[in-house]
Amino acid sequence: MKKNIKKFSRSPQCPIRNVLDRFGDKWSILVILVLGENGTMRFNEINKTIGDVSQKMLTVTLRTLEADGLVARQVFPEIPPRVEYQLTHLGMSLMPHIHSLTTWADQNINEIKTSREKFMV
Amino acid sequence: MKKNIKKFSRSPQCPIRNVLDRFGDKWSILVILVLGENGTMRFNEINKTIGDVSQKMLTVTLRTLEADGLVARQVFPEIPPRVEYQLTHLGMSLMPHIHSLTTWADQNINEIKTSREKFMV
DNA sequence: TTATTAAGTTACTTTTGGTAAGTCAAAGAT
DNA sequence: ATCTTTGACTTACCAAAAGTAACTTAATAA
Repeated sequence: MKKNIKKFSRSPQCPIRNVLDRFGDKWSILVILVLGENGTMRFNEINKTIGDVSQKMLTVTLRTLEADGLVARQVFPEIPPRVEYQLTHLGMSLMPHIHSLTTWADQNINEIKTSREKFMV
Repeated sequence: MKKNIKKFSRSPQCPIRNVLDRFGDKWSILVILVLGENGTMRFNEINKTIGDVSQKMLTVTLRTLEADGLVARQVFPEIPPRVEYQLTHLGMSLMPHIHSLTTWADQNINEIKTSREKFMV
């Protein structure tokens, strides 16, 4: 009796890989979370809120999220420049699921930390 | 009137960053998903199921998940060796939340793809 | 005239991940 | 009796992703 294994190979046909590959970077989920919690924000505001993201990677991450239709970018023709970011409808629809992840994180971080310490020995 | 911005700086005190930082690598979420869907699996079985993960990174990812207490590793003293992996109770408790993400992915991949194409122009 | 400001970009360095070959010990093939 | 195969890794080396710090731009303030 052979196991019927569900595959998750990278391919244009696998929606899960399509999305996980995109979020499997260092900053995407966090940027969505920050915009979801705080609403409309300017570039430097996001930067300070996260604290340890580089300007370069914040730019790249926001552009990618914009391309995916998760984040809207509005440029005001002023000097010094002003650029505002916010979640689109699609981006907001992702929030509950990210929230569900962070709630789990809150509840289970202690068990994870304990496990990490034990493992080190 | 000043906005009251929720911060998500990296620090031992922020459980969300603690967990997101760990999953912000290329393979962790996918490996959990694969084990969650298929139950107990051997190393090469996981490797084939994903398809494009390198042996090296699968080893590293599994060790990290083991250290976090999300995955259990059982070695059978045979030759050639046999090593079985499965989610722990903690790992399984994460599954519904990952599932919630992948369901969203399934439902919204078309809108994302459309958006990506438009952005390229 | 010079400094400041916000949102970037660029050149360069470091970290993370991929590739391909090597290891180990027993069982099966030649 | 030696040679190959097997599964789960390591290791040395190479490529890709992310970090760092300096530079850009144009209006306003000092």
